Amino acid sequence: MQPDQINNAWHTAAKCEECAIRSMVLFADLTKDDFDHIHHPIHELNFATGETLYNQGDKPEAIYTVRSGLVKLVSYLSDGSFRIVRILRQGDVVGLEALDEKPYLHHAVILETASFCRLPVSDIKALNESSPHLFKQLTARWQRVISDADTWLSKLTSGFAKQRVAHLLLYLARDCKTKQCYLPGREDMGALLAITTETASRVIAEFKRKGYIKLASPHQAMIDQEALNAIIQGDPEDSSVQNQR
Amino acid sequence: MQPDQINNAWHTAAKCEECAIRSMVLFADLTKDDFDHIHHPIHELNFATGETLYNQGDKPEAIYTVRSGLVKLVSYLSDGSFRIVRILRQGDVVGLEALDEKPYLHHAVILETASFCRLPVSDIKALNESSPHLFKQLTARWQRVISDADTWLSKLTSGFAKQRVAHLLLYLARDCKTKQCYLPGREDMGALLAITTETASRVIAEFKRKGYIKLASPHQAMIDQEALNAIIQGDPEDSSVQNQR
DNA sequence: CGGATCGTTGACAGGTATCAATGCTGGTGG
DNA sequence: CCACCAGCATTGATACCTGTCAACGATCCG
Repeated sequence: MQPDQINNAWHTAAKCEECAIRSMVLFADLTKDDFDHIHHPIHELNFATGETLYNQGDKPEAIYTVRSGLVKLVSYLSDGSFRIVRILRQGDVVGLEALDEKPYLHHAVILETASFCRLPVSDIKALNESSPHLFKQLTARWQRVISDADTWLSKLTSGFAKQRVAHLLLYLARDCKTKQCYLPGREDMGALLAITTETASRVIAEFKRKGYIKLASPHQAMIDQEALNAIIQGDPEDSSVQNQR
Repeated sequence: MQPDQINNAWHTAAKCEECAIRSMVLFADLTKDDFDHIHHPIHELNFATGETLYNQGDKPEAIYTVRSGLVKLVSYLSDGSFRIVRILRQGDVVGLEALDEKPYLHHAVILETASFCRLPVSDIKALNESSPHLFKQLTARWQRVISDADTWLSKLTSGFAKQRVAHLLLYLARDCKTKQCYLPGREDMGALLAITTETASRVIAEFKRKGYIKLASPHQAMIDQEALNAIIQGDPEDSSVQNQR
């Protein structure tokens, strides 16, 4: 993890204004005047797979926007098991709870090499006082988190294991033209869907055998959206007897 | 459902200032000046059990704060089944997505006779422009929704049916000194926990037989927190063989 | 090459869904 | 007032999905 610090606030601002994914990020519609209010340099951070952005309970001094890569938010339960409560990607904001001065609620672990912009909480707050632009974006982020959580809850935690996996793959491939998506490890998949590692493995193995998914690389899969949708609808064709719920 | 409209903005403001649960609601730390910016009257609404506050897809013109009662947010899936994604109570905000100009994402149905304050989106926005106070409260609400959703996800959707029910009852009874809580109908319980109506019924029936819960009224139960916690930990004593996960 | 990690597969038990039938309760109309 | 109905809760029998325990294969890396 090598912070790529830019030591000049003005440069930082200029950088934000030129950001390739600016339309997606928190500062999307700030004006040049707004940027003048950012007093600290914006840090750019790069992380490799498996590294940790922050841990649950850490003091929250910044929020992060995902510029690229994939991150999972992990929550440990009292019995030692863990659940993955969210997966974040380009344009998403990580650690929003920092704005509420609450310790981070999860462990944020990198799934695919990722880069972030680090936004100190103090800057966000100051900026919000001076400019109404940020509020709109923050609202949108919060909204997205919540509606994603709802989707998650309603689709990824009910039905048969096959259906959950199908939902997950389609979720991971959403608005991805190539129909290619990140394929989580089996343990993570279990933690995402509330199923066991073995069940996750069995389902993925079956999907592979039937050609519903094809590996592009160890953690990238091409998916057959139609077939997966059929699974979700409870397609009788998939060897087992009629299943629907 | 009988709107109890107050036709004078000033009165409204005075009312908010005197609100018994003001510390819990969105307008918690507005100043008198702030209230002057509210141009529309605040409606107070009362609903009986089973009534609908709004439907999924409705045009979002207001958000609501819960003054009393209990509300469920229901999401229907393509196959006709439904999931309850959240339960809201005093001090919670319903319909936050309205701030983002998105159609309501759920059906909001009253579980226990409830009263709301109706806050037009236009007012919220105007108020936020003129005063920084509201922002802090909004942040807190969003935060709470998200962290509740996480709890939900990690606790209420994994483990055995017994454990999920135990978690749910403790969740419903949280910070309730009397150890009494709302007891959902079995179908709702199923929709909350991703189990079937029959399984929910079996579990509740067993809990009643063992004295873990006692009915105070058809939809109110006294709960034995200790016993329920033991269930969650995978207590072997509960007739079945060792279960833990 | 050997070890570690991860994915796959098998056998089996047990939890839950499913289908079906029977109590229970509150409200309605005769 | 009581019979009756509709909706909800409960319970049983059975099939099957999934968790559990265990073994084996694949891959990566030192």
